[in-house]
Amino acid sequence: MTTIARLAETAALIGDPARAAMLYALMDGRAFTAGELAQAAGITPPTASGHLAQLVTAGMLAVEPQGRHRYFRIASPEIGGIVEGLMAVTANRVDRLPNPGPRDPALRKARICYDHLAGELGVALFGSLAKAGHINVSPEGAGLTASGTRLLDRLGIEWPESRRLACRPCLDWSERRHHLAGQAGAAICSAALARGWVRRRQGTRTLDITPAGAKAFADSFGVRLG
Amino acid sequence: MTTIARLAETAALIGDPARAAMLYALMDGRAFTAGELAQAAGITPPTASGHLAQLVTAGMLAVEPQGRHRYFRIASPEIGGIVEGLMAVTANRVDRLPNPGPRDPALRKARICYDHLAGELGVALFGSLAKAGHINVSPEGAGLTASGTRLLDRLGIEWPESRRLACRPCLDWSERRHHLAGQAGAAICSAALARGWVRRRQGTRTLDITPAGAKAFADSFGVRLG
DNA sequence: TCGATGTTTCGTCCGCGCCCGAAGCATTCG
DNA sequence: CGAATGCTTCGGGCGCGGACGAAACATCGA
Repeated sequence: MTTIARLAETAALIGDPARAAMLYALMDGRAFTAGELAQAAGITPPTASGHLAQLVTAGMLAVEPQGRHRYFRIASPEIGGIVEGLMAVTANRVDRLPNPGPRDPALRKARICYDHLAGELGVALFGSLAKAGHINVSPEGAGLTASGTRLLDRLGIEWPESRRLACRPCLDWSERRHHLAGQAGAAICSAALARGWVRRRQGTRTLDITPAGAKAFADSFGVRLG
Repeated sequence: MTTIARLAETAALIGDPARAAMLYALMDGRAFTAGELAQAAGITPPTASGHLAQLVTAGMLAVEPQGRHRYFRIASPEIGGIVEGLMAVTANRVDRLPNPGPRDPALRKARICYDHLAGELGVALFGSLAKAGHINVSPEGAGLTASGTRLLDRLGIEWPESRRLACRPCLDWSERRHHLAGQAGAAICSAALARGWVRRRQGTRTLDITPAGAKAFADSFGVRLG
């Protein structure tokens, strides 16, 4: 198969409304059952099953059977990045809406992007870390600097030992600037959730920053949101 | 229109084989006429015309009438990045082919990605510049460091004065690592072409590195290719 | 002004693929 | 073991959209 045909195939896979809805639902990194995804896409289970099989075959989704359920999740951060990138490009089109990205202000403020923080919070966090020299984005996959490692150690935030791609820039859908992805980004995100710095709104990607979280982000990372 | 519908619409636009072929043909940043693109996609001019109209309406292509021809080009580097990213994700799928990306070794070695250098050459260039401290990828759009500016000045390579996004990382399709995009990347690319460091193969994205180019890249940028 | 060339519009056809309902497996629980 | 739940496979219907040819429109050259 030629490169072009494969390119088209991949794009077409995302290009179906039902499949796009499922991918969108999975963009917060959680896993959902086939039935839940069918409901999210507004289609019947048989139809959803077919779509999901296609996405799994293409390597875009990973599946994890659990009892009589099958849990689907986005297969890799790269896939998540592509979907986020497509949304950014889409939002950029000025067909009708004046301002790009999601209209929900809370969603713009803070949300989960696959497995890390996005929105104003994510972008500000990335900026603060870089400005303070805690991360050092080099071409072949960024990494924490020594001071960044110390900072996370001091905060008791741990992440897998693999040095590669500890940080990864990810184009933010609404802000159209980069935010912090990669393993460090995921670690900070899960820590923020575990410690009650942010709270996930029931069944959405939206995050609410708690008062404790605002203080923690300001004190520990120097992040200050309007 | 909902976010999901727009996401699907954008992806579906790339997801048609004929349109994907046209976008692929335009990925080297040059502009082509409607007829040329029709031929590239293997369809008749009327059909191509319809596809091109869709892409222009969606803001993915820009059109420039010139006499009785209409020249089409990719509307923005972001669009090019998405297409390149989709190819990277596509190549990542291990459905049949063992190694990702293009099979043509010359295409892997050096090629044009929208308006900048890609392939082994592009990745190596990015790495050398970063290692030498000539570029400093910070979150909100990378930039040349002072030494990077001096380097380009010394080489007589000029680029538009806009500081923002002078450099931009772009995921390399075949290497799966970043290469140098943005205005500095474009400037270096055009200088490399103008000075005969690389030569474009007739009608393709493939670049051949000339002996003079190999020397120039090694001496000026510290780039050394196997 | 008139033909040649490039592009678009129109009308039509046709096939791919999405969708659903019904039935068939698989798994869990009473 | 049988009933309930979740998912998948199968078969058939249907609509969207891509394909082309013919013709209209635009631009250039003679």
